[in-house]
Amino acid sequence: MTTSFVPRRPSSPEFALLGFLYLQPGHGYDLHRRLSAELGEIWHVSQSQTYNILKRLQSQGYLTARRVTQEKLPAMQTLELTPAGRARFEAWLAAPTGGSVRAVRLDFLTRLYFARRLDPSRIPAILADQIAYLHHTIARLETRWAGLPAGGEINRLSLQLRLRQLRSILEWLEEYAETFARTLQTEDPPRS
Amino acid sequence: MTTSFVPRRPSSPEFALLGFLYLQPGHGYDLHRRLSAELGEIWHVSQSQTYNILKRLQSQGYLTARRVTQEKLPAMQTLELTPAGRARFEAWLAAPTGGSVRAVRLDFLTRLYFARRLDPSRIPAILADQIAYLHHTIARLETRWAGLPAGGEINRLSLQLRLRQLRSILEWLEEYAETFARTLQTEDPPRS
DNA sequence: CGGCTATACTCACTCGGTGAGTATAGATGA
DNA sequence: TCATCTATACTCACCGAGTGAGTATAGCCG
Repeated sequence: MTTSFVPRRPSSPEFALLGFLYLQPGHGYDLHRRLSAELGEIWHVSQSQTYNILKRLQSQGYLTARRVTQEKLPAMQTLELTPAGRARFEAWLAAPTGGSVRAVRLDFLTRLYFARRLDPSRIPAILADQIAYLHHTIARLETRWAGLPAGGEINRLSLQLRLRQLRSILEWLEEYAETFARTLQTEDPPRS
Repeated sequence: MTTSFVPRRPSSPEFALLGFLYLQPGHGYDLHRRLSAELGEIWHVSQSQTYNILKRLQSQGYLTARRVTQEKLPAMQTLELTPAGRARFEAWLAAPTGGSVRAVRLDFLTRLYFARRLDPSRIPAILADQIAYLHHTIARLETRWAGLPAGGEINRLSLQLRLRQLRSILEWLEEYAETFARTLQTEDPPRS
């Protein structure tokens, strides 16, 4: 199960970009295209924002740039992960995602995407981790719910709504894990 | 029903702050306390961020500050809405919130809070608007789902998950609207 | 030959958000 | 009695998120 409850990290498309570079070096324009095509329903990132993130990752030492002049097309910077960058991505892929609705829809699905491409055998563990993490979050919120001061109806409503959303996402995950396990026996990855 | 589908605004605690000032003028420290106590489960805003927002609202002409020196306590800036500020808040309160999960949990609940305090008779209309908006969003996403290119499993999963979340929130809203309507007949606002 | 799209990237800006710092008064407690 | 903790009230410097417009060139299409 490997359920180590790690501190929550901020969710951002930066790991998706690291992941695409992990799969294959490329330049900014290209990465933006890959990100939009493959994970466009998850991350809505503008071109300039992609460049912003890449520049930051570079200044933090996770990737190196090499200027390449082309004959007919504008010059470009091909980007490549440094060892620190590879390590960062691998650590992210191995760690369970946070327990929020947002984290599941964004980070978790992104992890699923890269796990599929890199090492599908890890998927059951990733699913199990995520399910465990969600149970944990739900339990925490239930405790908080019980401790809410009387009055403050809106705070109660908010927590109630969040719990409901989390339970619904948990159901979905459990269904998905089941179909996935079933299709493993019959040899194919699951459909949609 | 008054269903005019207005462009989505960014969701931010700024309207909650405008709202508290609408109810009663106050200074930054006080507003931060009110916000945390009343809507703390919705907006997690640090003290300095509260001041940031207030400063911006001031520079945009939505509120005015007046320095007040106190005998024993530090000087403070009492803040008051300008007519533009009052108008901005009223427009926000009247407009339907966006159709995303996040928008409902944050903006919509905030609107509900202020509607309760200012004019509970508007609540049924607000609920109806929100429900209509959600139906609209769900229909839009279903169309998009149908048009997704083959392959790109993760994009399909993401949309599927989002739809599921929206349907769950819609159910909740409909339940809430119903209990609310029923308790209106028996004279009390609904509980939790 | 005039405009459109694709390639590849830059710049300037606003907004969101944090953490630490400043200054003072009164309460708490060993 | 002296230290330290909590409450009041705010400021500052910084980083990251995100946008919109701009730059420059090549090739295609009618």
